[in-house]
Amino acid sequence: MFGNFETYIRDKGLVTEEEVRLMLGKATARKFRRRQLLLREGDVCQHKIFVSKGLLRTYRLKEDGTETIMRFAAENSWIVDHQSYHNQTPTKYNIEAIEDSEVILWTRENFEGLLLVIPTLRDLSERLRIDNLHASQDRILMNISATSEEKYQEFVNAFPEVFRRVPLHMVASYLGVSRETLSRIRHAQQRGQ
Amino acid sequence: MFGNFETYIRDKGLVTEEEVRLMLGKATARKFRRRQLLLREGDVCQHKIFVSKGLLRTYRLKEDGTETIMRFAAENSWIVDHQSYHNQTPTKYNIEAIEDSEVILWTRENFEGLLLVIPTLRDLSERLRIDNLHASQDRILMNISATSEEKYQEFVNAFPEVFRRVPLHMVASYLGVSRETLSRIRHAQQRGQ
DNA sequence: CGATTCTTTGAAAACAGTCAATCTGTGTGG
DNA sequence: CCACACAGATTGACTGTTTTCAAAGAATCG
Repeated sequence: MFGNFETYIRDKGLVTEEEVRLMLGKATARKFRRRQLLLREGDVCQHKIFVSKGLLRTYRLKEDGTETIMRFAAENSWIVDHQSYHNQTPTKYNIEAIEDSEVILWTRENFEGLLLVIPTLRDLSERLRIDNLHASQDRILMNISATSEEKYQEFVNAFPEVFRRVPLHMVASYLGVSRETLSRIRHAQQRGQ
Repeated sequence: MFGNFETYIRDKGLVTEEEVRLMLGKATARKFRRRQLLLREGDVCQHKIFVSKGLLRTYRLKEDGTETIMRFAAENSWIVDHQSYHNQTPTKYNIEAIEDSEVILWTRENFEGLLLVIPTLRDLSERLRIDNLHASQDRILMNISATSEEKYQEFVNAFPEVFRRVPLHMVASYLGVSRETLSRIRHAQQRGQ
């Protein structure tokens, strides 16, 4: 269960074996089935989550019942509602397994503790946050300045792997376009236009 | 020139007087006139900028000559192209003064140096980045799930001050809507609909 | 296999963008 | 003080894109 995470952390962070053991000592491994929720709207996000296998999504349910997908997270990535996690406020999102998945989680106290004793983990966290910020900026730019075709193409290029594994209507929801429109766009693209 | 910054940093960071002096020792104050550029597309973002007076914007010029505004920054906020600043790569944005403005800037080396010797400054930076990330997430959610009316209303509520000081067509550009459409939306709103 | 989920298609309606013209307010120079 | 230029905002007519609704077809899961 912890194997993927060990590979990941040895690769990304310059952590010692001792530090890896420390991290694993505070970690919990869990499995989730397709459709199962890891976080439910209204709850407080209590854990930092590492996806070691499978695919998750963060989405928001609007009043009218439609879903808006904020994020996909495949293996070797982290997923957390930063807003709820940092401020310990109720989340407005749901986190759900798209595929049967395996994750490793740390409670906030445990993770904060680790950050204090493992400086390179703090550095890694900071780096991830910066990457996340950059990606968010790019996504905003895309959202406000690109056509639907461009958004679609950009998504396929940026996340080919996720694209393969996710139903088209979820891509539509992530891009902020109706599923019918995305279906038509894809149709047009296929016949080279 | 440094007065606003001193008030700001005493308020936000738990820094000592000695540390404030340290920061100011590495800082440069500059004035910019309306329309003047602080950063030009293709340059590398060399400075961390604090706005002590006035109003700036970060925007991108598309191939077809139209502008897309990524961000406004009024007094007591920071502005920097994170992507260019962190990776020292050419920026795709321009930063321009919307009003005559006064800023304080630090070169990257100087600022990084300060982060190392003033732990609370590092904490503040981290906090600002987190806030920025939260705001970006909210903006993405807005972009992909709200109607144009809602986006407009949300902007007015979130940034009433900036809204007052900025021409409407810039708000349109920030929201990703044509200026004509925004003009019509505003018209409809005024007569309570 | 049957049920569910996902995708596609068509037609109509709502929405947003473009283009061109006009209107408004501000500031400058004569 | 006036005329003019300029930036910004608005409006109308038109075009193009996207959504919505409804239905049907394809794929997948248990």
